Amino acid sequence: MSRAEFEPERRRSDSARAKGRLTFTRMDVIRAGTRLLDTEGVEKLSMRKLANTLGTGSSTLYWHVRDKDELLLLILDETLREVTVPAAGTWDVRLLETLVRCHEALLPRPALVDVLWRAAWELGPETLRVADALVGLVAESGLPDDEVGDSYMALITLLFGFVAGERTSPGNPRYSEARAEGETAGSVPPYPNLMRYAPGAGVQTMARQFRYAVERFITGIKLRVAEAEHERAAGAPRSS
Amino acid sequence: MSRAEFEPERRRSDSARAKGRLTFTRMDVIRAGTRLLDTEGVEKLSMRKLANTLGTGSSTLYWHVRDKDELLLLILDETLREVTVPAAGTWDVRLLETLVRCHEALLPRPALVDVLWRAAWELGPETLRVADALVGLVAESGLPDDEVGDSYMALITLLFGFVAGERTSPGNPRYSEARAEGETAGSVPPYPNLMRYAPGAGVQTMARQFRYAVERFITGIKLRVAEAEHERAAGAPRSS
DNA sequence: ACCTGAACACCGTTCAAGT
DNA sequence: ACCTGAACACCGTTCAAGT
Repeated sequence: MSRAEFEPERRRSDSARAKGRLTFTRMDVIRAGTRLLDTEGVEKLSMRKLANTLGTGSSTLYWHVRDKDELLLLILDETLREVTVPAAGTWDVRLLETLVRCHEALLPRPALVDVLWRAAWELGPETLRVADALVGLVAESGLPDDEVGDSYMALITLLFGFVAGERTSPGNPRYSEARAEGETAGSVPPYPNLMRYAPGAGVQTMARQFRYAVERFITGIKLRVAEAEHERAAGAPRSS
Repeated sequence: MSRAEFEPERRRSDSARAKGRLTFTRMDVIRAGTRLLDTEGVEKLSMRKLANTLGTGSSTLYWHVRDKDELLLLILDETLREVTVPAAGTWDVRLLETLVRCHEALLPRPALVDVLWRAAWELGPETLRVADALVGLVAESGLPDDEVGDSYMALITLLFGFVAGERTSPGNPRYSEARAEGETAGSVPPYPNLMRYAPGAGVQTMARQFRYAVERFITGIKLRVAEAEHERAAGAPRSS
């Protein structure tokens, strides 16, 4: 995998357009891809169908975009452009708020999570901007330096997971089925805990669950900070 | 999506085998699929290639298995069969240990996470057994009943995420690249926090990061339990 | 510089037909 | 009851050729 190209000006076809030729830009491809991703699902976003909505063959797209992965990465970067990081407030509320904004931005396009996971660190500037801000906010907690990366990883894992899992979560499909099954048949194991603690009557939105998860994790960080401070004061003295 | 069929006896071809015909069982298909998944990657596990290793055409597989999704679900269930839940100890260490065992079991086959996420609650008995145990352990924490499901979701999200992300994590590909980039070019934003808190010199294994994440979350749960108890004692309603 | 058509090498799934 | 071959309806990507 070589690097994706994120500079939008590099590939515009103004020159051709000026000459009167009908053509479209790299941004056109990105935008068309985004729209297709939003209206249909992931599985409907193929290079061929995308080319179709633009009125060309799929081979044309490969002039503007190296491959499908790069296209999705570009869509991801465009998606994260809208995420702003709050400037005021304590680190914990800013961190939570930023993550919630990321969650909101990504939720309509869960397919992007797969790319994100595959992409190691081949990310666009907007993605890196948000990532950098998140790492910074985690660092503000006062966590030992060598734990900042781990906590950041955990938080974005929660973020990605709660985006990717938007279909698994709500109380509808199987929780209730498992309960019914357990009550009726004696041959089937009952799974009492699943039955008992199934999501309550109210509608459980992913947003609520995500917020809850991040809140618990952040209090976990706070406790760890206090712990580490106590350790430093007692055991291994480090001059300040 | 109708239910997957998890009963192994239903589909064995002993009768045919008894008659001297050469044939294979549903379990053969599952095992061959597992082996193919382990030796090659996900992308190499196609129904056609799988059939090939068994010496047939792909259409044969559809007698034993409804579709590829069901096959992967069966492989998942087989994978989780090995996960045992420790019987002794406090809830927190048993919970952590169980999650670590799940992580170890799933790590060689990250592809299964995708199925898990798509499968809502159409899961096999082994998967449900482990899920039920995890929910039970979370409940033992003393968390308010209506928060058990949320905490469980958060924990399995961490589990899934740290399995799925096995490629993204280590310090190799881009962290260091981003640092180099930030140092050289003035035109490129530097991402100072990413550069500063990149995974340290030591090898960061997924296992370590996962353990760290779960530990922080569990202490978050403990703090929430104390909080909720205090609230109840004071007669106050729930906090946000 | 940008677009095109045809081709390559794949997929998952179905289905009539065989034994 | 179990297997087969052929076919359907797709994929992503490449590449020589056009303008």
